Amino acid sequence: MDLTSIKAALDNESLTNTTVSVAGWVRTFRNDRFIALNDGSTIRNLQCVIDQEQVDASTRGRFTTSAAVKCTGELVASQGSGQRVEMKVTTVEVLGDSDATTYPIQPKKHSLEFLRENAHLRFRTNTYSAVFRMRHQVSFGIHEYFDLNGYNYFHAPIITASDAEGAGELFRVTTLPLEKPPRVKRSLPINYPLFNEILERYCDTVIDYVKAHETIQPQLGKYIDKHYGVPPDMPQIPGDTGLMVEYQYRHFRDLLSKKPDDLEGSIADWRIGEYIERFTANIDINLDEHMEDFNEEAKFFLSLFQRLQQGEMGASLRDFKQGTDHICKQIGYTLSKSQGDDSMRKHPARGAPIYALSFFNLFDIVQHQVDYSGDFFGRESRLTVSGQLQAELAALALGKVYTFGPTFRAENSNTTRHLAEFWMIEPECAFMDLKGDMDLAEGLCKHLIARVLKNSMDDLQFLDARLTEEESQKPQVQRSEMGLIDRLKFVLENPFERITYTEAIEILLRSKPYQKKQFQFPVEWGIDLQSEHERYLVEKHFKKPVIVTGYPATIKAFYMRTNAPGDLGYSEKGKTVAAMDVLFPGIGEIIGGSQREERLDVLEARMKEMGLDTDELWWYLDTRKFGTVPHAGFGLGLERFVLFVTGMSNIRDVIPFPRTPGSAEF
RNA sequence: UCCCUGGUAGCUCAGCUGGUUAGAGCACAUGACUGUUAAUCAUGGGGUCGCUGGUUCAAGUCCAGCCCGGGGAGCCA
Repeated sequence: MDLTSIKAALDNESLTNTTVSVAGWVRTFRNDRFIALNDGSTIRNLQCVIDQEQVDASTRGRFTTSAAVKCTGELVASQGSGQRVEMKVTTVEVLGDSDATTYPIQPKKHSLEFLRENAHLRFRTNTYSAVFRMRHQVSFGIHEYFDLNGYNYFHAPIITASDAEGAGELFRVTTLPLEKPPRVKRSLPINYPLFNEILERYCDTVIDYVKAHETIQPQLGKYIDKHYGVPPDMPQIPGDTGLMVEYQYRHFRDLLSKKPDDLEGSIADWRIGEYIERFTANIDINLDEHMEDFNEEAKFFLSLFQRLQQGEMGASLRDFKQGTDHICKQIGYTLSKSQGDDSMRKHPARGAPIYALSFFNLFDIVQHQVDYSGDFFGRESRLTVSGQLQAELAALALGKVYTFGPTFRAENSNTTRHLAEFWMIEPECAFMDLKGDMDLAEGLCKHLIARVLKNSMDDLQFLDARLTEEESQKPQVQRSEMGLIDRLKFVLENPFERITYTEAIEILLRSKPYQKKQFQFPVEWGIDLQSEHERYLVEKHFKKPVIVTGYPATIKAFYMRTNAPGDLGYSEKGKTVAAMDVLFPGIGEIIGGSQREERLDVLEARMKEMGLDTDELWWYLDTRKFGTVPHAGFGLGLERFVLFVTGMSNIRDVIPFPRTPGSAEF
């Protein structure tokens, strides 16, 4: 088919008064005469005018929304006012029908939520076609920028075996059978006294918990089968640990066979839990009376899990560490919520039995450790969360490299700016310090903005209008002062604000919301900046992108360079590292980077301090042994940047098929 | 994972403190129309009120659990 794109048909004046063919999808068919045709080459439609005498009624009836149509005819100056040229159609052919009664996208405004559920068809809407054309412009612009600056495109592996990168939860990659994975044979070094302590103190409580639960929750049986039921092929575990699993299992089984009448009395031993409120209706229990008891128990368990985290367990398993870490967070959260803090609703306290169950769960992880030696790679492997460490290796030879590829995080995060699968750009440059890193980051952002302003003006104008309309629905206070295009121009033309973490804290301490106690989280040197703090700095105080450097070492990753007096971001208030975060209005952290620690002794000391295994990253440390040099880099989330340039607000709307917890349709 | 909020026609939403046959706009179907711009006008069809259980003479409406969506928080890019 010799086709002309609609973009060319509309823009290329030399085509006017010539005969061409176009093909696309019908947007609307008006007055039995006008087809608004779109082929995706531009957001604008070509108006194709049908001569009713030449096209019979049955064919005209097939020009339904989203039908694929090919039109041939002369491009002529339009009689109507909405467009410069239109096509006087001589022949028209329906390439693919679209049944209007079942086609979900209607010629009207749809909610983004609805279109997200129809992600396979949403590209046919103005908004999404504009977004994805711009996504292309941004992607291509990234390669363009780095190429112009002498960077080599570097492909970091997607499958990694290293588990010390420290950036979030990872997806496993395995060919082992999930139903029955091989288990490690040798028994692990386990701190039995600690287990016994818990067993003696809490097993009865757990059992009571299960009993009481059973009376009101018939599904509990299923739950126990799923989480605590011992599979028939359970290996024999030697010694007292085997007995313990057996003991736990039998008790749960016993309880399930008992009738509710037998449970009388045990309920009196109950501690406060999230289910207690349900019981207060039937049984005379006052929540407040037990709050003190509960807090004591939660504190006990917190200390217990903290001990386990510090290795008293004797086992150094990643899953185990994550498990205890998670529970520590939960208990800490519950404690802080249940005590004071009037601004928040009281969190329904979880009872100690819940934590005891959690403990048993952790125990289960240790007992059933999987043997990965027979797995595909002969070791535990996962999907990458960052190509940075590998990029560093390349940068320390090629000088300048950047990665641009998919990244995976198994975090259960459900927000408008997180995805489980996203695209990240990670440049890494030898002989570059933090200042150079900031210049590179700012230069990249500006290059990309300049590019979309140059190449995507049609789409930007549409998205600008869309955003303005959306904003007009919001209350006045929440509206942004600038339209999309103005905002992009503003960011392009003004330097980013550069401040240190210490300065940021000082600004926050002097700020109105802090003094009026409007911040939910405390502000003091050493804390991590919360969303509300970042938003204040970017959206209220500076009103432009801000780069914050020199964060406290305690809240940043091991590979970041420790600051000494005289370094940018050094503070007398505590140890800081050469980190930098670029914060954008409406999005928050769009770039996170740092100058890397190039001094072997400092790096090793810091890894040990953070409990990381230096043996596992031997290859990384080797670069510090052989010709180490200062270097720096950062990570840019592609989707977050696309969010910014398109003015969209949910990250799920700027990636074709979003992968998020509980959702991988299409 | 936590907090808040929602789930009623294909879509967007109304349905007050439980009470007759559950509504509107758009979409869709049929008809009209030689210039429309999300065309317009007339007529018509369309609903297990997210699921399960409970309270009640009576549940879209009240209660509990579960599922799904949206916003915010944490984790981060």
